[in-house]
Amino acid sequence: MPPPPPDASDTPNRPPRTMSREARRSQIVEATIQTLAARGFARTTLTEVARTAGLSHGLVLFHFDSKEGLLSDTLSHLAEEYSQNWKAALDTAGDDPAQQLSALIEADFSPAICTPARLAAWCAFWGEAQSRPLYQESCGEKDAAYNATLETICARLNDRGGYGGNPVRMARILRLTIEGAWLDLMTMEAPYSVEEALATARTCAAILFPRDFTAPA
Amino acid sequence: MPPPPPDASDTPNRPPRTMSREARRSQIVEATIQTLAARGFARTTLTEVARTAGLSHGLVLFHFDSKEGLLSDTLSHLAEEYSQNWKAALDTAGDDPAQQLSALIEADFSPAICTPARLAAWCAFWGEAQSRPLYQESCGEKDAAYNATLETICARLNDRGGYGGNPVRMARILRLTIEGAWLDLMTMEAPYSVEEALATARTCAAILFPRDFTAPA
Amino acid sequence: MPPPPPDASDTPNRPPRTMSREARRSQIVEATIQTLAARGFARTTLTEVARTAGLSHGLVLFHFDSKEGLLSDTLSHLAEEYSQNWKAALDTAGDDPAQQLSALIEADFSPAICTPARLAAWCAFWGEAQSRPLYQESCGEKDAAYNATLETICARLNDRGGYGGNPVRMARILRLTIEGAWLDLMTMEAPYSVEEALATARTCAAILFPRDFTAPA
Amino acid sequence: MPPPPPDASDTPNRPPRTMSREARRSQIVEATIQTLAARGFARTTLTEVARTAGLSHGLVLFHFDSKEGLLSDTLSHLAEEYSQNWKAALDTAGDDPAQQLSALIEADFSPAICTPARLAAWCAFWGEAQSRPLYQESCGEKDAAYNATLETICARLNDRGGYGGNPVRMARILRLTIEGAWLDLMTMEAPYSVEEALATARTCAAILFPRDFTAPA
DNA sequence: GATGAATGAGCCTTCATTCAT
DNA sequence: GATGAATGAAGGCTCATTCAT
Repeated sequence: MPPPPPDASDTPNRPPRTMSREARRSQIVEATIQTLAARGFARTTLTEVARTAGLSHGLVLFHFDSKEGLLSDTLSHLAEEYSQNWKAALDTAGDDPAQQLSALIEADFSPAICTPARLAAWCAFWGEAQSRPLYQESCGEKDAAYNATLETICARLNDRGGYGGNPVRMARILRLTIEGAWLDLMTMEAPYSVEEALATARTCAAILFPRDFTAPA
Repeated sequence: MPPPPPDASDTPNRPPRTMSREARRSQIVEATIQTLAARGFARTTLTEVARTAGLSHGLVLFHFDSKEGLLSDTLSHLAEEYSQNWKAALDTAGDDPAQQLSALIEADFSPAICTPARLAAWCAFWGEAQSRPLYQESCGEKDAAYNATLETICARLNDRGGYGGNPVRMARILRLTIEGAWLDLMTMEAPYSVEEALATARTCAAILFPRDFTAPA
Repeated sequence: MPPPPPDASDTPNRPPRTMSREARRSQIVEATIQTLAARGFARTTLTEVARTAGLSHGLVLFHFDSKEGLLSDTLSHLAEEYSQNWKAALDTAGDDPAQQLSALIEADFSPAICTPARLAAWCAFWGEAQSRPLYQESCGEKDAAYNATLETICARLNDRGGYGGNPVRMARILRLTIEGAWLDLMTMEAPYSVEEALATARTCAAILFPRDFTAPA
Repeated sequence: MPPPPPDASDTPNRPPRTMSREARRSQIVEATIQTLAARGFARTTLTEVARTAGLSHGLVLFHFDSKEGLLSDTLSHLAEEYSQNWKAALDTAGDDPAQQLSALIEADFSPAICTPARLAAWCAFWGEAQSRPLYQESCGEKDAAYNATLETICARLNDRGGYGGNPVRMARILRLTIEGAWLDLMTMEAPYSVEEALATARTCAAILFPRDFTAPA
């Protein structure tokens, strides 16, 4: 299930007995995400991570020194992945703020990011007070950059479209709708589809900026 | 730690040695909320709950047969409290859907509900919701009732105000904005105030139903 | 299931709220026997004894001071009951050693003594090393008296019948066959009946003293 | 308590830090037998087993997944040891039923089997047999095989020697005398010697089959 | 007498971490 | 690099015992 590590140039089917340092770490981080998703934060153990990765118990700590280090690196990995995803989407959107916002929304629900396992892993980190300083360390800066980008886009749309709202609150409502839809997908008993989540986010954009967006059917 | 001598006149600000069953249970549930808030789900232990309540850990298990039972009852308590709060607000709002929505929003940020400890406790449960049936058991039904109420209000506002949106998505955007603001208050490094959270929710209402609500300054 | 306490002169159906000291103690001892039988020594708890007796937790310790005291008294009760049973049987047997032996054997399998619950309780005490000093205290003397009686009977039968065996070993074989049959009834997966156990003991007597006893069919 | 420095030349009479899986398991099972003997079933704790083995309690559960598993394996070990002992004795006895019976009796009191610790451990398991399926699972089949062997021998002796008894009861009397003697060695205040126990069993054989056995002095 | 709340010692078990191989 | 035995701290839970009512 986990994708092959980025720089693995070995047998594609089975992890070789010795892998490059980075490849092993990626493999273990991926196993950690799977485990967080399957068992939650509280019941994620190193033994389970190792079993999921198909590795021995001791090897995980050989690469990550401590459980806290592993979780921290896993969170950083998720944050980096998320960050690269929306930045890449932004790059392809050109200079038009409407197209930029559209690209951002779509990126947040893209199949690379909006995986059940990744959603669940994010949820696990959010819920755990213990991980809050850890979260700020790994994600604070990146979250701030995302917010700033979103607020800039909203401000530019306001300027251009003559909307009168507070761009900070407009950006916040957009972000909360997107994040909240993620949470819904995790916590509801019979959650709606990713497509419906995306449609909800687009509806939110259409309500905020009616001259630039249209609510989907 | 030994109990005071039998003829000691009880200091009033110290819990008596024996309390009624329900009073003790409430006390312990409250201590559980505090502990969840302070240490998160994963590091919430019976010993810590007992210490917070100023009781022996044995007594916690005397009143709640297991840790799982304690957490389940705590979540039910939170859910019940939340439910009663918005229903009471709704009752005082009369039949006008705009006033009803206003009351619902206000209720969700009222001082009785929107406590740091309670927010954090909810967060802790959300984070584990994926891997444990606990959350759905205690909250699934109540969450559905809240959603249904919100959707009905949105539909009535649509009918009355001539708004064209999908009431399900409008209700969802409102709910996610409210819930998300709660999450922000927990996870941000320097979160905005509860007043700003409330203003954001009201802004959301104003954007959805501009003829019935005005965005706060 | 437990027989009414010996000196209870109250309502026969339900134990009254206050009973005489001895009646309460008997009731609790009987509940202890039932519990030992149902759950074994290791899992016999005061709570379970109290529940079996239909009494509150604390009352058991009010009457017996400690768990050890309760178990000790229970064992003494069993020993006394056993002792009185075979002595009474012996009294009715007259002076003939063959009839005495016959009476002893029959007494050990009589319905008053050879109850499933009582067998299981004896087994529980035998198996528990912890209870060995306790066992000696309660039963050592009585066991010795039983042995002495049995040896005397065997010696008299030898004298009278011209058997050549060692009376100590003959008595021992008889006793072990009886005791062992009890153990069989407890530990075998599909044990034989009490009648077969009795027949086995009589067969043993017939082999030891062929001129005085005949093996049953 | 910290392990000796890495370059310390290992004292030979101290168990090495790492042993083969099977060797460790055997060591722990042996410690369990000692502990059962010393403290009985109810007070046998993993901590005590570990202390007896000179190991950490965590290691016991590393090799046996639970206390129940440890006890079950210990009982199986005892049963297997016992079974192999009498079967080996039987193999060396040739085809003569008298010599076979003699070998069986002797085997049951051989120094390898009739150890104080082993007797006490058996006792502990018997005492709990009632309330746990543990015993039947581990020993039911092996006990049945022993019984069948003994009954066959008795039947062959009857055929050959013209004895008229019921071979099932004769085998039972023999077995109960042997087992009962074991119990005596455990429960009596001043028990007789193993030699006297063996003599008693032989006396029993001599009484059952007087033409093939002679009672010892 | 009787009840049941309350305590705390001690149990089994989990699990992060260390370390010899 | 990699494995897995070994350790020990800490957690949930049971239960004998105490004690206020």
